[in-house]
Amino acid sequence: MSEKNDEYTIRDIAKMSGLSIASISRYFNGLRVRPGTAQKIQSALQSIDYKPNIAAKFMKGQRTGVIGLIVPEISHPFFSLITEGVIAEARKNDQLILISSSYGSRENEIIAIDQFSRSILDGLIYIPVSNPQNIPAIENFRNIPLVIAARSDIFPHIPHIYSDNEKGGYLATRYLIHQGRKNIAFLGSFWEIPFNVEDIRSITRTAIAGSYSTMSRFKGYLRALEEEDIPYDPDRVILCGYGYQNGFDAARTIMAKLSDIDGLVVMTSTVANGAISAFRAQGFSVPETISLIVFDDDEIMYTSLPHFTSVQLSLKQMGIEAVKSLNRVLSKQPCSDTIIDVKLKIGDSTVIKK
Amino acid sequence: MSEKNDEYTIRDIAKMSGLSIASISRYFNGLRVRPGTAQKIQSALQSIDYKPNIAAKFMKGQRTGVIGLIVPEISHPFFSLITEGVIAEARKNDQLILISSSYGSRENEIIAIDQFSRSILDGLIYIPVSNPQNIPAIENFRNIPLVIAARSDIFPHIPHIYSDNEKGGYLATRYLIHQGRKNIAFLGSFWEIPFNVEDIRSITRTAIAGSYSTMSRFKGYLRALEEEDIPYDPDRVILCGYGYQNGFDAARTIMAKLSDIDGLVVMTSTVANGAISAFRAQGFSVPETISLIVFDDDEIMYTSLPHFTSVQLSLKQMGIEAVKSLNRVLSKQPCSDTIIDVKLKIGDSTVIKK
DNA sequence: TTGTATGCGTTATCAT
DNA sequence: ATGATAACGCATACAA
Repeated sequence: MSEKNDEYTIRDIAKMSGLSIASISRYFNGLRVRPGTAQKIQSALQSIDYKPNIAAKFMKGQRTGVIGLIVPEISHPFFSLITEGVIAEARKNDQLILISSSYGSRENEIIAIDQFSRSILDGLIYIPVSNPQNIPAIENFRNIPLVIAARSDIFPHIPHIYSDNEKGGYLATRYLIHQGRKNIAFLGSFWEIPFNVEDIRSITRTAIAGSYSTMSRFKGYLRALEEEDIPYDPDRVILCGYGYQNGFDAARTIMAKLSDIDGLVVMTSTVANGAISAFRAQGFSVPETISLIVFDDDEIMYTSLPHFTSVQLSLKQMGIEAVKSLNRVLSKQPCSDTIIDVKLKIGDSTVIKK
Repeated sequence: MSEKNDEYTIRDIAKMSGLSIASISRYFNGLRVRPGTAQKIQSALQSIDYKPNIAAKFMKGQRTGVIGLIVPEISHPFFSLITEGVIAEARKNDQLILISSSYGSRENEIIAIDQFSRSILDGLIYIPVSNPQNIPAIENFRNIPLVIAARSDIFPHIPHIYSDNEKGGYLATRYLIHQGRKNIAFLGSFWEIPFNVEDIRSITRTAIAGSYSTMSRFKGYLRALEEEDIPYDPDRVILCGYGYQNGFDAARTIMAKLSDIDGLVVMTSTVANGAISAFRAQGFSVPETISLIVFDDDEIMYTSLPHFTSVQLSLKQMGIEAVKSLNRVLSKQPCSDTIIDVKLKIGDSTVIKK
């Protein structure tokens, strides 16, 4: 690969088999060759270890089998699970993943896109994290075939792959209500809080609402409340980040304002763990006093309670679907959005209220 | 990139500036050009967005700035944190990461190496996970410049980057002893348990011991016991996997055998969480009855207790050092092993015994 | 069906 | 110091 060149080329095979390089090339590209020719090539192949040179292929405008992936932060389980799916599906198609972390910064995203566009990608899977107005313009992506994962409504005419968050918010809230909970708080998370909010409902009416999973889940929350004739109380909604400490602080904020909370919808386990800590410190028990339900994926190994009651997200599946969509785009097939279904999974963090 | 070709080449720049492609190439490669020539090129560069074609470079045997990374499982925080460091350091040098997950299987590792060797890598960072005898032979890596991360003693004459696990095991155990704990259990973890063990000490004398972090930590555990004149009891050592359930089961096994355990050294938080669950279910409290210390990295967001007392691993730093070592290899500089220091971090899972 | 020849975007070797 | 030109490994239009 670098030191000594022991790589064989089609030229070597041509020599060995007494054929022309064109025939070898055709053979590998699945074009018709005479059976005898194929024989000769195959027997030449036996004695050597031929690997086509991906760079040379690329120079001929061929596909390379390399897919770019831009994630906000690979060390966060949410994104690393998606990545796991991406890598697994890519391998199935003998494709490789070129990865970059953006840390949610537009600047880094543009650097990554730039680095990638100098490279040999067939296409790009992009997970934006920032506030929509900070997302690089579609032009930044030049002509790279593109799909968006984990967000909706980012670019028109580009396939998006995302979870059915509205349904998740609805299922979670309805479940808590059916368990006898009436004062259900909603703890929304943003990677980067994009605006100051008095009443989160005002955001649901804006254009960018669809692109935040928290907002979609909140819509589901509202729908469930309405359906069960429970009045909406803006004080029960807190917005914070995605970390343990965020959950801890948010829970304290809630307790300071309201003492009647008996249910809580949380965006992820990290935040839930923080909230539970704060609740317990104040003598509120989970699940007895406060039933709690999170959005998460069981494949994430790090949970404190053995089993949170949760809206299961199928993150790995999301990665798989992203690759499938991209490959559809690459082969010029029509490709619309893919919505990954969510499932309610009953665990130990909810219990019927006495 | 794929659709329409709006990519500029040095040939375009040559035309625009009235120079030859050779001069443009020289300019970009930092070779001497007349100031006037540089001027012309620079002004031509202003009106267009030139990106060198990485594939063409590769065909001329140049470096591509692409580094391969083989991890066992990207969705495990241990590896995704290392990956984070790798990506961050690579970006600093304008390098890109081609990633593959092996799921700890030798077969997949070989597929990945194979895929990579068809590709345009400058070099490879390899995190093996399996039992040493299942690790692909050094020949499988062909002539790719290589470094090993997160393991030691895998291949001779290849740089390894790993944590000072022996020191970690020593610090952890000594700390527990100084807290007044005398019956300290050691809960060793393997990604894949490689052998049946009666007494783990027999392994410490084998050649492969050094390549397992659990074994190095165990050596540190032994050293601390000896130093403090506490007799070693093989019954206090349990081997298991790296999952929550593993910790849960292991804790039950310990409790069934011994009731006097007052300290526990655990390989990672996941396992610790499982163990704590099991202990609590049986009425043993952590940290009062059993003080517990884990190996982990605080950047891992998912922990149940706010702060485990822990041996801090600096996983991201390990990724950074891996890239640095590889780049040293790439530029033909001598490069030996890098041992990442560990630090004891006092948290809430240990307390002085009354 | 197969072979010959050309070009992809670079770098490197030679002249100039 | 610079320009013309030959590679690098492959796919393909064209000729045979």
